[in-house]
Amino acid sequence: MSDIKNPDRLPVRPELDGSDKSPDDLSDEEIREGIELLFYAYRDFISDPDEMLKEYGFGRAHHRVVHFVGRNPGMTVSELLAILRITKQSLGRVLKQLVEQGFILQSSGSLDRRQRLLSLTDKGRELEQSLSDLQRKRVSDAYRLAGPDAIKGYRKILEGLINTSEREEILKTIKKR
Amino acid sequence: MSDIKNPDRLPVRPELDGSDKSPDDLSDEEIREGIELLFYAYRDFISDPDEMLKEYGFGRAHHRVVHFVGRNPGMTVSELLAILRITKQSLGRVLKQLVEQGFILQSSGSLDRRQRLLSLTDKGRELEQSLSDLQRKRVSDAYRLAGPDAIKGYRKILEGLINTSEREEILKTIKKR
DNA sequence: TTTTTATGTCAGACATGTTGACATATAATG
DNA sequence: CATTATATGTCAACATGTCTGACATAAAAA
Repeated sequence: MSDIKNPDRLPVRPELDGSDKSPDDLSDEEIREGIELLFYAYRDFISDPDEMLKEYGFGRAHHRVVHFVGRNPGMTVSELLAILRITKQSLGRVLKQLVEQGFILQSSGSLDRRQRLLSLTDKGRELEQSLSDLQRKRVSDAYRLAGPDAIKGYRKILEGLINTSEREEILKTIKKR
Repeated sequence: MSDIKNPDRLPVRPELDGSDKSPDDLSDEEIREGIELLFYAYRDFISDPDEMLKEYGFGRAHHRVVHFVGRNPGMTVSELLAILRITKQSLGRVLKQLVEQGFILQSSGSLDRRQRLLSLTDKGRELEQSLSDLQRKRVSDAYRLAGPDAIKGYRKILEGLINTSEREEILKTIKKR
């Protein structure tokens, strides 16, 4: 145990490390607040479906799979791997469970029969719906509260946070209409 | 690997489940795009410090601890637990390492001597800085690209995503100036 | 004095991620 | 056709970060 007399108190003062620029420039403080906001928002956002998942014996990985397959019916395993950024072994485990328990359907590609095209069964669609219920409500409420202009800004910034190298491709994948 | 050939597959047709409402109402599609955007943005956002952490033998948990202690010097273990939403056993492991290796300092509270007030050492501050370097650059670039109005919208929506019960308190914690 | 609180610790379990190796079917290429 | 590359699956071992449950200590609060 390092034992040193308590240095500072709770509320804290900022570290002035010389990042404060002219009034309309971006301050380090402003950036850091944006970072923390993202942390808290995401923390609460993903907390919604967790309890429901437990009832199925599933985890967040299952939720992600069900979500993206639901959004992109007919997608290949490779595509899903690229989105999730995990190894095929990791995906394999959850995918196997979801297929065996009848939430996801695999079918051979017609052009390339090595591929396994993924889609939700009716049961899978139900699961996806109920898992995303609270999340959709949360986002919907935040959207309504903040108004259309805020929504635009929110989207713009989030888009800007995505790796530039993949941004365009991802945006194409996101937008369905 | 991220670029697969079959061009007929990727874009994918949406399921028209009759959720499109009047023009200025929030469509289910709009909500779902907001959800995916959050996923991708967060995914890339947290990917930044990962490599650097490996060099220290640390993980994301360490980063979160160093971040929040850096932002809130003198905070108690309880406060940190509430923010991270993990158990004291989970926190215990990473905190122990960070203290033993001289990144974080613990000191007894002066009012309540049961408390262990947490703060960064110089070494810890350095670590925090270099870990958040890329993240701050990422947010900074996105902010600059999108402009001041978008920043306002971004913040408004993220604030709205935080649990209402804790929103006010969290916002107080975030804002240091 | 007794109870509650803040913190720490041990032990065991589970979910999810990793590497590495290898297998199979199919497509693509020389 | 023979060879090579690709898409996928699987086995095994291991790391990390989470959890629950039990128990301990010191100090504050009642």
